[in-house]
Amino acid sequence: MVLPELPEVETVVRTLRNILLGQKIAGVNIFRPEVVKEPEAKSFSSLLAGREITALRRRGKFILLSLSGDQVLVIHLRMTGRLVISKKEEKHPPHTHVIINLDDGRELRFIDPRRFGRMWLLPAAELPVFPPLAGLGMEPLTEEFTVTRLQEMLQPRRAPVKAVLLNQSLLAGLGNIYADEALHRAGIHPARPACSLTAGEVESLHRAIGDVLKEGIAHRGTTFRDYVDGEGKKGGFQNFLRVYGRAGEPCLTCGTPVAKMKICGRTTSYCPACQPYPAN
DNA sequence: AGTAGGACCTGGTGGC
DNA sequence: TGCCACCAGGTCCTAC
Repeated sequence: MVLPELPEVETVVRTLRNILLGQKIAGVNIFRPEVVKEPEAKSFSSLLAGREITALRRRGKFILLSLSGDQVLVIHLRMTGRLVISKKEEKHPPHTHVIINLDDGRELRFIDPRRFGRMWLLPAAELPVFPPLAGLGMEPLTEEFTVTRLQEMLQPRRAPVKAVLLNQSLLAGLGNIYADEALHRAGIHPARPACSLTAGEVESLHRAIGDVLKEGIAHRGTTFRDYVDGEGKKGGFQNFLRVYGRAGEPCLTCGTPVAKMKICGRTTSYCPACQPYPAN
């Protein structure tokens, strides 16, 4: 499985872009209507039919498919959602909730065991005020994400720095894995109040966030167990994780056993030696 | 306003 | 072996 954060969603978008650009939607089958948030399932299907896919992009952890006729299909994979291209004649795997039939005989299948994932279809003109997207914060891999902007984000908040990093309305795309990895690389204890970071630490954290995300993308994301992307390939970044999922194992930097704690309800892995909590 | 915690969900895991 | 409680976590919602 995969926990789709920015690098995983980016990988899915890049993979699907080659296949989907220029394709026409022949029809839609919805097996689990609750997956389609809006409009209601029947309108969703009829509005999609006949449209051409003209662009694919990512915003935070959202996938956006631009369609002819100025419509946009927005998809969020949440925890266990997957988008897979298959031939029509291939049997549907379990938990296939929506199928978008393409005019080349293939299908774009939305598969999601836990059924947290969602999709929306809306006019492109409404995108700027569409709440889930309009509320998103900075894109960490664009030039708007500067050390200064990170500093401005952290400085007024007493919440744990990790909680701030996970807040999508401030920074869009980090999830539990990459937040833990970035904090470890920056040598910052995840429970530190965001406002307590020194200028040097903010700079390290800024660099670490960029590095882990770029490396994640370079390795096609992080894969646990049997996840594959739209082309049936696995990600490889799980082999480079330094703390996430490694509680009790030695820190790869110093050998100290990786520790585990809960922060804002999330399991958090960190190295007590590399990421000390400074006494004050 | 900012923060905390529960709800949503199911597959995998570990304990007995 | 079989059963079951528990855990995983992104986002929304409610409560303080």
